[in-house]
Amino acid sequence: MKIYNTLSRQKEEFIPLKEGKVSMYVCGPTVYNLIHIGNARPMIVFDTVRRYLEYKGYEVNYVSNFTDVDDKIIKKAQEEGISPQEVSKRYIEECQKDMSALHVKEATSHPLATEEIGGMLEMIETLIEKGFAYRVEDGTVYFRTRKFPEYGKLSHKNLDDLQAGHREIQVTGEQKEDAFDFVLWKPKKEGEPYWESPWCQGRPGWHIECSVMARKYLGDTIDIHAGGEDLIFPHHENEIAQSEAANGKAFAKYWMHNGFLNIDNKKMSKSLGNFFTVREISQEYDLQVLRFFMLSAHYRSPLNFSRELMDAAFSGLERILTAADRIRRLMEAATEGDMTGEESSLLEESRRFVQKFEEAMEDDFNTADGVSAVFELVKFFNIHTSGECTGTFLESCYGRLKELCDILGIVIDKEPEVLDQEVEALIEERQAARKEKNFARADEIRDTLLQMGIVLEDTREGVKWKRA
RNA sequence: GGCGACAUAGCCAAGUGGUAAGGCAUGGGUCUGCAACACCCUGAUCACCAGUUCAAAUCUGGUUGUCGCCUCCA
Repeated sequence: MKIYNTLSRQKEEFIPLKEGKVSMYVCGPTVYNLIHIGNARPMIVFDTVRRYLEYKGYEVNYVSNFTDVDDKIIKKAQEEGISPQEVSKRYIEECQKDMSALHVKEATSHPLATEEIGGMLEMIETLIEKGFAYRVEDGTVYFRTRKFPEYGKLSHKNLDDLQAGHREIQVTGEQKEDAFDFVLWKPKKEGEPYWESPWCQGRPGWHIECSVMARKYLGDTIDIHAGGEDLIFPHHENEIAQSEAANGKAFAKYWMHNGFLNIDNKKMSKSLGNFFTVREISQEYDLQVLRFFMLSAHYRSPLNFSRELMDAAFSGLERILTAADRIRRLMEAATEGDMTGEESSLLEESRRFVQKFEEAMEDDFNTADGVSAVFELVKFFNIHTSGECTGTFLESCYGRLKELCDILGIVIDKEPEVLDQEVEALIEERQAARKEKNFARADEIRDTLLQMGIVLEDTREGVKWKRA
């Protein structure tokens, strides 16, 4: 299995630190609002990575945090006249609802920054002792960036270039020793939440939380650290500096970063007014469509979002779900007994699509190719399954399709739904009308049902219905 | 200014040396009372120029264009 490592800028063979186990840390959202569809991309992408690793038999320890102390949260709290904790609690709950609708598996641990302050104080203390950090007069503690010689190894920048190139970078932090030093701990302002520390009453800087949580839940060195590509610099660069300076060990073996989600080929931002929350999208589409849409491109490519593309994704997903539904119905009416020789060779033949799927995923999680393998499998089953097939064969087909869809986080099972008696009666009446070739009445009933949100389809195997 | 990515059919998107997967949409057909589903058929020489090679979308150089990071940000 190959993974593109941002650190080396190339695909590397994946070798876990401990055989059969994978430790993975994915930077989670700051919970000051509903998550937007850009937030959803890393969640979906890395959840899929996790699912594939689990499919391959790895035991995955998946940690993803919630940043629940931050300027934006404090601002929101002040606007609403409530406490920051109320803000973060509310949006963590809302975020979890969205994630669940996106079929993102729950993390093994999803720590909160505010519950890890002790660990942060400890790490900052260590950094100060080792000379990697210093306190200035107002109580702020900074990381001494130039003391860490490898600074820039992830983002492939060097400090002198940065300094020469960027004109505004030096504006902040008058008390810093160097423009690139970043905050580990900062003093509270009036009315802000704070914690006691040896340096001042205050709160942690943004970067330190991830270093601390990753170490606590996964150890000094982890297999995979992931997040959006915008986090490469400075966030992940700073994490590396903190963790490696404090622990004296490599922080993460593989760094994975997803590309951005754009709207009309432009970065999504509030100022451009092209900003969508996941919740908004959920009012128009099953969020599984959003997931499927995102997996139709490679995770490192930028991905454009639009209504047209969502509609296309919807149609494509329908094709898969329709095929699954069909096999399920065939299963209900199928004959008992062992599968025939012909069936078992068909099943054998279908393995090549599973193989194509796996090869795609092994190559840096090429879900776009993986999805195409699923489509090919769907076509194969559409052609080769019928009412003549044995139940054993159909079940195997269904299982094969389900297994691949599960890796993508696409749910093809449908909970059996019972129609109310009125609808049931109408369907029967329509069937009777059709038998008598009273098609006017049959169509009338179909229209009536459509208005009730029930779509009918007459298939070779009988009448099928689904919710509109 | 520094660093980086990308450019494949109407749209989305794989493919990194051997003559272009898959999906959506379009058009034609089979099936069907009709519709829907499904199936069959239908389309690109890969931004442009030059080069390397028996052979390039795939390597090299250049041109043009788009985008991202360098500032809170998935």
